[in-house]
Amino acid sequence: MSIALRQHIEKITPLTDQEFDYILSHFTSKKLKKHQFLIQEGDGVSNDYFVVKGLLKAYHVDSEGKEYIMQFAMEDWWISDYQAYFNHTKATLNIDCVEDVELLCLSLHNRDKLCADLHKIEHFFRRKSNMGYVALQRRILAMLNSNAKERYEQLLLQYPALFQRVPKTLIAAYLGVSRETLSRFYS
Amino acid sequence: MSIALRQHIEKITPLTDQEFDYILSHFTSKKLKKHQFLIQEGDGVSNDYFVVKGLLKAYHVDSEGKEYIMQFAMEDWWISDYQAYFNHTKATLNIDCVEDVELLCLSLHNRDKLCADLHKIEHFFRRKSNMGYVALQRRILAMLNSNAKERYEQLLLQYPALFQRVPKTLIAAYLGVSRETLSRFYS
DNA sequence: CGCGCGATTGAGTAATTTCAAATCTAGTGG
DNA sequence: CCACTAGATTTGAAATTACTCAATCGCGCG
Repeated sequence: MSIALRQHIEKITPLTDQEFDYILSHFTSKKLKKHQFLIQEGDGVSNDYFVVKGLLKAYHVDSEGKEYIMQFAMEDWWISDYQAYFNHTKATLNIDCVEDVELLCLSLHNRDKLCADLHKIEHFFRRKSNMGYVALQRRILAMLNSNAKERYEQLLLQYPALFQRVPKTLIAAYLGVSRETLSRFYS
Repeated sequence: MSIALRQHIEKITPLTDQEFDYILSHFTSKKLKKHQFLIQEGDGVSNDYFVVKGLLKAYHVDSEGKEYIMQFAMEDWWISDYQAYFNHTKATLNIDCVEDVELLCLSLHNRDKLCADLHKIEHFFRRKSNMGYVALQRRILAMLNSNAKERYEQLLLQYPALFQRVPKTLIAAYLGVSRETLSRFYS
């Protein structure tokens, strides 16, 4: 199962067997069933999570109980409440499982240790973070200058697999429209 | 002027004089007047820019000529078209000067060289990128679950200085509402 | 078969945009 | 110091868009 992690890292930087073993020793693993929570609002967040298998959503619920989805994560994605994780504060997001999941968990302490010990890994995380930053900028731009229908179509193009795995209600909560409005778009 | 950069980096990691001199030698400097372009859509983007003095905006203009502001940058902020910068593609954003500016410019090549040579600097950029990622997530969440009035008030709280320096039209273009709607909010 | 979840549809309401016009303000030159 | 102008802001009214609430439909699964 951890071969997925190795392949993932090696998309950015090659690793020796020893290096990968050393890296992997800093992770723990975790399995959860559909509908179980990984993180709930108010929790401390000690880990970043690499998704080996399954699908999760990170979301905020407002005072009226409406859900707003910050991110989905499926195989080869990372997910956490990064604000809480990096700043040692309480979670403002909930993360739960849309499907059964298998995760590899990396504590902030182990992440920093790995980065200090292995320049390659600090490089890897820097690049990942840069890529993530660019992706979020694209999402912001889409929210600013495209209406929900166009954003729906962009998302469909970019992550067709997602639409096979999550109900449209969640897509709507990700795009920031009501499910009724979304439903009217593709008719 | 470059003392600003040193102080900026040392918020994350301390530097010796030699280290800082070495770092600084990888930057070039640039001055621009109000209304001048730093980057125009379609340009290649060879640099990331650290703002020593002044204020800029990065924005996209759509087919109808409407502006959507991706980010502002004032003293101690970085600005570029990161998608183009990191991926060696053409700019999709325009960046121009809201005030006269002084910049320190870092090419991707020099950034990578610095990161390879000085673990501290790779650490610095990793941390900066993480912080930037979290900030963008917060902005996305605000766009999803707050209306424009609330976002206006959050922005006012977070960056009061910005409101002294940019017209409300630009604030509106950042928040994603028309200037008329924004105007009606604080009355 | 019937339950439950997700998706759809309709109608009324609320929020925002658009277009147009009026007003305000800071900077410029006389 | 004043008049003028360009840019910025405000206001009004109509049109558009999206939301909410309610009801209905469709389908897979026990």
